[in-house]
Amino acid sequence: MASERGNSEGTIVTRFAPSPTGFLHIGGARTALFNWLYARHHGGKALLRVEDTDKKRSTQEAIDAILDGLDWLGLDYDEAPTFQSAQADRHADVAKKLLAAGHAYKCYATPEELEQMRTEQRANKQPMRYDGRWRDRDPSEAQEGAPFAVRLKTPQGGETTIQDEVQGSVTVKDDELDDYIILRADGSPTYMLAVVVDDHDMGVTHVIRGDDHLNNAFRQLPIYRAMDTIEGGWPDPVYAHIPLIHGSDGAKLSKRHGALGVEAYRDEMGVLPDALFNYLLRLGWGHGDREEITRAEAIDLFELSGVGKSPSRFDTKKLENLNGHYIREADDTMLANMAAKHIDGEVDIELLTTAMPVLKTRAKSIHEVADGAGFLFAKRPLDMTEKAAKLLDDEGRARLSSVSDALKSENDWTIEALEATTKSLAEQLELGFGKLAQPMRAALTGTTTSPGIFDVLVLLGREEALARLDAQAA
RNA sequence: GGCCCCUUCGUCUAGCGGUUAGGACGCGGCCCUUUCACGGCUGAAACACGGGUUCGAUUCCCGUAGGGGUCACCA
Repeated sequence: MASERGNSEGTIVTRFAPSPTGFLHIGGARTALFNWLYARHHGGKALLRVEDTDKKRSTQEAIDAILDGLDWLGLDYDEAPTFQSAQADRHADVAKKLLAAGHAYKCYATPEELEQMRTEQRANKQPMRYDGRWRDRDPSEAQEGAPFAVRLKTPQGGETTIQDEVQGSVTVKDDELDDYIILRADGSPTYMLAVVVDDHDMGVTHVIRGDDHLNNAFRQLPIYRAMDTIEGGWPDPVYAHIPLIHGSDGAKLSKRHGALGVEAYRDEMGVLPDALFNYLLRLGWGHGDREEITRAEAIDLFELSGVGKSPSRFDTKKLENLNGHYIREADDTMLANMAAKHIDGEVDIELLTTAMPVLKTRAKSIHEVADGAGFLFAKRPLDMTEKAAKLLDDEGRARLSSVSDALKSENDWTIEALEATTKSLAEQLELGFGKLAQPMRAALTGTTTSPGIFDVLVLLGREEALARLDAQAA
């Protein structure tokens, strides 16, 4: 009975299980994404469990940052998050069952003793593993009342093969694994026990996690199998170990190349959640030629078979490109509100929203949107960039006064009318249109790059535009 | 070091015995053009190496090299 995969309803259940020792970094975010997508694709349940067993290293700030990051990315969960620390009694209970059934035993070796064992193994170039010194020893040999840890009696002499959905068939010999601790001397459960018990209790059918856990699968499986023989109903989960993300130099991801919290992408890089979602999706997963993929499409297309086996490198440039794409697609009001936070001084949100269509096509981040909008709210006299100042030499300033004169008699302040007037002026002066446009741009924006010059004129409005022109005209 | 995993353009990837080895980012050129972008066209750029198996290997097998992961009373 015990070995049907899945829970009683046959639904697929995945979980993301971060340990709250820091922010939600990019690797964790992708693991969360894949778990979420798999559940959504199959109409299953996506769960969230906080692995806060290590009280010393877990912080409330980290928990908040992780929850926040997931929410920002748009990953929602079907039940309230659970906390591993709340299940300690249950974990200990399972350890006792294992002990009673002979699948685990008491180990009276002290930490010092074990440290010495490892030192010797290191010296003799032996693999560093618990040597099983209490595996077959009678507990009565221990000192009365001495502290003990509980170790799992792992199988020996054989080998275990898992059919990993990403890694394929992987086999490890039992002898490579030692009898590890499931319950510490203080009675607290270790991670290795807690994950298995929690995954079982939550009905998790698919364990999708970083491949740094691949070896752990072989250590955790014996608990499932032992419990299954004891009480039944503990089928092996399906495993999918996804490759890690590396930095741009191929080394382990560290701060510098991208091991930032997702909130850093949001706040410091001005990245849209849709862009990060799409980028993360394509990092390590592919579906033919597809690059730009919406959330709905992602749910529709996501399969574990599309996950590659090799580690991938984080590429900021590609993220930026994708971000530019999503900025262009984004709602103008939303973008205006986001960009406004990065603009100094008073911001006319309506004007900013109106300007957004011509602003967003030139930006790869929210910060660039804000930078590009700066001229709208700049106060006279405008600061000039070096290049802009160069355009405003005597010749440039003289042309500006011609432009100003011509525009002053223009009553129809629209792109079409302004363009017609300015272009005919250029013809009269026998100048290329650019000879007029660039000094205008400098005078109007203080820079050499901006939206189309007639857009700028209209956005600024007649009064302000003419004032800026005259301020530089000679 | 033991064990496990990985290896197609610089990067992300498609490929699942026979392809001019495709796409995307980035890079170069051209077009569009009032600047910068956007958009369009276009160019350079990859099967780590060595053995097999096969009529035929990027694809299957075995080595080598390189990279990564893991070996706690952390998670």
